[in-house]
Amino acid sequence: MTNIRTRFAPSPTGFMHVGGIRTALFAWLLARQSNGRFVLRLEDTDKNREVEGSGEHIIQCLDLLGLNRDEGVDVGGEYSPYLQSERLDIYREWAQKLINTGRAYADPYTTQEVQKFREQAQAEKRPFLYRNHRPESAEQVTTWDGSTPLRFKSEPKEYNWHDEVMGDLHSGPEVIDDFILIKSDGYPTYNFAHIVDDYLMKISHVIRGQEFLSSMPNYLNLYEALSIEHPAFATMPHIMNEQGNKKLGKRDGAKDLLDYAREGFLPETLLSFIATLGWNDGTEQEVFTRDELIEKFSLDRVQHSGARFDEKRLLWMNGQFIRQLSADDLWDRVADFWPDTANTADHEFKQRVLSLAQDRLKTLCDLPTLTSYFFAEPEPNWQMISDNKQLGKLDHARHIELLGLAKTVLETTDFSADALQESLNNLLEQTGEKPGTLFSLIRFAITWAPFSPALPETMEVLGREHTLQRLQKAIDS
RNA sequence: GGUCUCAUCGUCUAACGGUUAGGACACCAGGUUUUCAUCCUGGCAAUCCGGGUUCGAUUCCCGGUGAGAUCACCA
Repeated sequence: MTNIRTRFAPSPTGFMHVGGIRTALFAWLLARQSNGRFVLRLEDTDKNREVEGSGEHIIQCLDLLGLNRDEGVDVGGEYSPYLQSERLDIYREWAQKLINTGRAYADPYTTQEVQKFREQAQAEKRPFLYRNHRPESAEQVTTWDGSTPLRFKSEPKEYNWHDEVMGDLHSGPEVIDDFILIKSDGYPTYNFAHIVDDYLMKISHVIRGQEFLSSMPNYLNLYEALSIEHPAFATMPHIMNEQGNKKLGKRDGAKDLLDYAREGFLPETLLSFIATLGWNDGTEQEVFTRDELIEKFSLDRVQHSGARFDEKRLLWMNGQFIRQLSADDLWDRVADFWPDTANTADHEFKQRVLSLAQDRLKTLCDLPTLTSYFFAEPEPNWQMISDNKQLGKLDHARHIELLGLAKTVLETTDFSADALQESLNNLLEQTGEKPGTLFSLIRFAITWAPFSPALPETMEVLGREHTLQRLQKAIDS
């Protein structure tokens, strides 16, 4: 296929979550892998639900993942404007075409009257179809003064169509209805505006969520009425909530994508995770870089069924990416995640601490709890030692004795990891204690943390002065 | 209720009629002379049910069941 043009067309009605961004990602991948164009259009036709700042928020989310636009509200382009509220004249013009051909008419009912029809249908357990109440005035070409909604005059029929993800689809005429094209406030509905815009903007592939599947026959009917070709369609399965019983939505714990970044997830993690939620390349590869995704993505390998969002897997994947980072890269990424107590710490010292923490980070947010004792004096807590299985068997006097011996040995040891290891091994023989006992004791005495990196490395980074001070403090306490 | 879509380990998924149904997350056990983590090894665990078609069905067809979506002057 030539001239691939995809678009992401969100409405600025709140924050972005993984469901929305996945649609954007797949559209972007399709454009990038075929040297096509990726367009950002903002569908701000519902002025009641519009949330201030969400347009900027959407752009921030796209930027976070590196989904750059070739055209769109923020970068302009050949088919400007890309903000629907600035295209009202265009929708009017296209609506007039439908009026002229007798395929649109003014809705004479009040909201209350339509609501009554709807309730009646509901009570009879029948689907609501406006066209069952289509007014007589709709039978001829009419005029419309814009004060009432403008409705599409549908011609219900059967449709067979192809979906790039779902395959061949079919529907009967019973779902096609006279939907609203332009609301009484003058703004078009999504159902109308997106069809006009996709056509004018020469969009080749429309990628969207499964919730639009049931509207497809209406759209096909409208394409026919407008005598325009439709683009290729690709329907994405839903992302389900954690319980797996509902489409992921803002009300069911769907999180702002930017929150994941704030919580210390790397953009490349989010990219790989979101892409593999409902897509895989058919091999056993589990983690993908951005370039690999561009190379390998294909719509025909997108899953048909909904997938749950599994945060455990996200954590695992983040760890994978963190461990692959170079020391310098990691250093840049954690800039905002250090504990406050590290503010005044030496640059090189922090780098050494960071290299010890790298294997242990699941998210960047773990940094403070993992490293706090390097930057602030920990308070001795002998409870930790008495609770320890091995150490609890020894009495306090022995604890103090062992720490004293350790301090004596370490005073004459060179503070490199290797030398420290050797001294500690010697101490092991000298005292006759097991490593699990002696090393744990010393580890507690200098970190007072439930876990830490290996003892020699920890002491090396902490340095002679601090290590010995902490041993003395432990003995005195 | 109508319509549409979907259905493999707890979770994400592989297997374009023939495999001991594979991998990953999670979990459990062991190893890397302390802990936590990393890393390595091993273990547990699945084709929704019933019919067909076929020499042979996870795979194709039909019917159930279950789940989701939709039936707005929202997108």
